[in-house]
Amino acid sequence: MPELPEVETVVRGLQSVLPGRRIVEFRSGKINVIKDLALLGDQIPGSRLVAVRRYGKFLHLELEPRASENARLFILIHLGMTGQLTVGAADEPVAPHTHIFFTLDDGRELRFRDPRRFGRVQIVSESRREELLGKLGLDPLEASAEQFRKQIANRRARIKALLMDQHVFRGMGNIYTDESLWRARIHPSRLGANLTAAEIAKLHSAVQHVLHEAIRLRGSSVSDYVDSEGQNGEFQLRHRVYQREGKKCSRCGTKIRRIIVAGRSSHFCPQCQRAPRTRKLRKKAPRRHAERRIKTAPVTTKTPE
DNA sequence: CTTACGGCCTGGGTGC
DNA sequence: TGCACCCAGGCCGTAA
Repeated sequence: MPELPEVETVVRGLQSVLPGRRIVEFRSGKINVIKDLALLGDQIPGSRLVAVRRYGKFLHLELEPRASENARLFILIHLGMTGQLTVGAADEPVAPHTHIFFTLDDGRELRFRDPRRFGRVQIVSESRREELLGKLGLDPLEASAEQFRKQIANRRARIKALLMDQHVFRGMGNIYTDESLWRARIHPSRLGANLTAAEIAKLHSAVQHVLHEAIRLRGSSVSDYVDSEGQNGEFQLRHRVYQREGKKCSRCGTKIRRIIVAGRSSHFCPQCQRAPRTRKLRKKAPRRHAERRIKTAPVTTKTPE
């Protein structure tokens, strides 16, 4: 599924093609997946695309402001789990579940396809864009070690949940969270507040290493992910834990396990990533101490002589 | 602040 | 070969 490295790969592909192109036609398939289409949709044809950017898992296409108005418009796209955004010749056969077509002035077509329809395409004003993206957390690739640490220390949530929470870090999903935790040797159930400074530092570099490596290999093609040219990524071949339940850990040979943490399926090595201690340890009857104190006090009779 | 859960979707896997 | 069924998974809203 598309996470930060996949979206980054798509964005880079589109950056070499879209800027400067004009959208001459814009139409949707049988199912309209665009929110608020009536509001802004008629402003799309004739507009020129000026920039393609990534923000967390969101892609946005910036449109050149019209001469008549100064409002800047953006096409905001989230690929969900199975979304694809590709550019090809306009006369190419249309794959099933293709929902949106942007015909470009060079004869090509930008298409949005999404079998499961968890993805979203929105045409938004600049203020609406701020509203939607402003809530998102740090970009894990841009965060310094200290910024990263601050997002985790003192948090009572599980590290798995923190890494995947888009309001904490933008862009991490299930694959890269599991892969990063494995690399840093941290169990997904550990609480943020219980990680040592050294562990958080290690996690910071693990996250960045894994994301950079995944971008270098053009993402993980699991589910339906393809890049802007319809090509598969390669990083799924390097997964150490994700979807490798029962296979051997490449570091120690122990069988990879899968459990549910914070409602998400989580893959880890039980040997390399030690489970946190349960708080069973301090469940002993608390009265003991009091009793002991009472008993011990009078017993201390010193035998004189 | 944190977790749990339902809903949105469809294809792929399982079992018969 | 087919069919019923289950479920993952990002994200949001709501409830606990």
